[in-house]
Amino acid sequence: MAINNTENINTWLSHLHEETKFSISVDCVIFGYDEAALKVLLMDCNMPPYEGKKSLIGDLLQKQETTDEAAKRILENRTLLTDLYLEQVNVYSNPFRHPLGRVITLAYYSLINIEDYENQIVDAENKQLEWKTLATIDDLAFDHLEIVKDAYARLQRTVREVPIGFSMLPKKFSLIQLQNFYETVLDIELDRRNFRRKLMALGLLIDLKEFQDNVAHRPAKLYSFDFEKYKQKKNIGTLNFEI
Amino acid sequence: MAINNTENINTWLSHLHEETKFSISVDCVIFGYDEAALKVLLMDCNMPPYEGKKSLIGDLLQKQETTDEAAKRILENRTLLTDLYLEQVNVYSNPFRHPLGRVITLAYYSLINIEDYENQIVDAENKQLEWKTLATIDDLAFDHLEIVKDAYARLQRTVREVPIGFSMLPKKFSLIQLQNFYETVLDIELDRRNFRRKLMALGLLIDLKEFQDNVAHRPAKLYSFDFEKYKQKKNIGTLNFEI
DNA sequence: CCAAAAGTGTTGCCTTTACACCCATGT
DNA sequence: ACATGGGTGTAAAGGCAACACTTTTGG
Repeated sequence: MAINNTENINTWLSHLHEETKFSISVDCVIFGYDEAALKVLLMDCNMPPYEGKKSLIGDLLQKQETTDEAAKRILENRTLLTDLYLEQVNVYSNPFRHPLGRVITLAYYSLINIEDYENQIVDAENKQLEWKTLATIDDLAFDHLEIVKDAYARLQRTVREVPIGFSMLPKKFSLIQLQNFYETVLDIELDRRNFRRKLMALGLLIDLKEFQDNVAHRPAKLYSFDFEKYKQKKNIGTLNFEI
Repeated sequence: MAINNTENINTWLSHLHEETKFSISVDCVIFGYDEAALKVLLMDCNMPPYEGKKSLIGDLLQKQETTDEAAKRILENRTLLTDLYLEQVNVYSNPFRHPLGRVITLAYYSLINIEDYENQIVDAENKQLEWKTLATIDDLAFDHLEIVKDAYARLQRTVREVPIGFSMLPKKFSLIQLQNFYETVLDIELDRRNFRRKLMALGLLIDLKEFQDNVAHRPAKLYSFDFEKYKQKKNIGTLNFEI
């Protein structure tokens, strides 16, 4: 057996062949959280053989854009929100994954605040889109169920190490809301006192000196996350954000 | 501003356009470890304007293969080794990243045992390939330096959580070799006694009752990693592999 | 017997866990 | 006054970090 030293994309190839060009799509797993559950924004698929199923929100990569730009474009078109958190998940390249022919997809996941979304979206024609509770998603068009599972696994890993969860929470939140959020996303139970101690010890929550209003119980203190301080600490290397 | 409900890859699109097809390459960051340093297998690039620089090992995605298959093919062609550890890193899609035109690349990283590689490769024509110590890599063709950095970051994260490091070590190793490996890859110092205690407590090392030979000091005990037991423990959920 | 690297235990500290009662508000 | 959920402290256990001397081999 010999080493293959024939033409190669990184060394000698003189031109690109049309036969080895592929359609590329970018699919976004858009996560939202609404006090009760972790949800994913899905749309109706009417492409045979997947009529009636839900699919992720995606589009073909266009000629002069990067995949990050494509993901941003898709998100902005569909949610009317900008500056969303965005992270690559994986490439899915089974040759038969798409009925129209070979379409290789790159999945991203994104986190949005459902409230912001609802505010933006209320007037727009948007019947196609629906928030579906992650736990109830068991069938999607294409290979999108696999993509959602992979994206969720990535989210679970990342949310413990990086304060991305705050993108899904209201700007002002109580510690109990925050705890519920982590319990839901990580699918674990947390001790209230221990959770509070840990979060306060991080020193990254701003005490807003505000309280809940019109609740039939002792109103909770509201906090916001100190992104500035987080950046500073991260740069100095003093930080261990770890839920 | 309205929601864009025009044709979409996941819902209504009727056919794929030639103008939005792209060449896709798969580039492999092949890591090896040889008792002294973490290295990457690189090849010479002679494509203008990168003549004289080193590049990753990659190739164009072919018509009927998945990206995983492409990565395997590339690795097997170049290293003559099969069953290598392989993990996706990221997609790089800057429209101007490749001088031949638009080539979108998907990077993988792979871990190989340099000894096995040397054994396979010794007779073959292989002047193009070279192991380069990671720490000395500061300039590569294309955007390959960025790719190597991203791959290394992924490796550092994964090697602490999953026992992938053993792919880079000899089948029989001493605890000190193992410690040196982690110190090198993670770029940290570890206490010898604490490291040993931790590893032994995992219960995943097989004591081979063998010793180093012909060393001018007390010979070290040799171990191998118990992959079977690891799988079992992982399936039962009893495991916390965490260096 | 010397050099060189392997091997081994103990202690203090910090982090994590477990756990139960009082507080503020609306009705 | 009661129902509801918010807020608080302490003790025990376990994990982690720091640290120095003895052992085995070849030369």
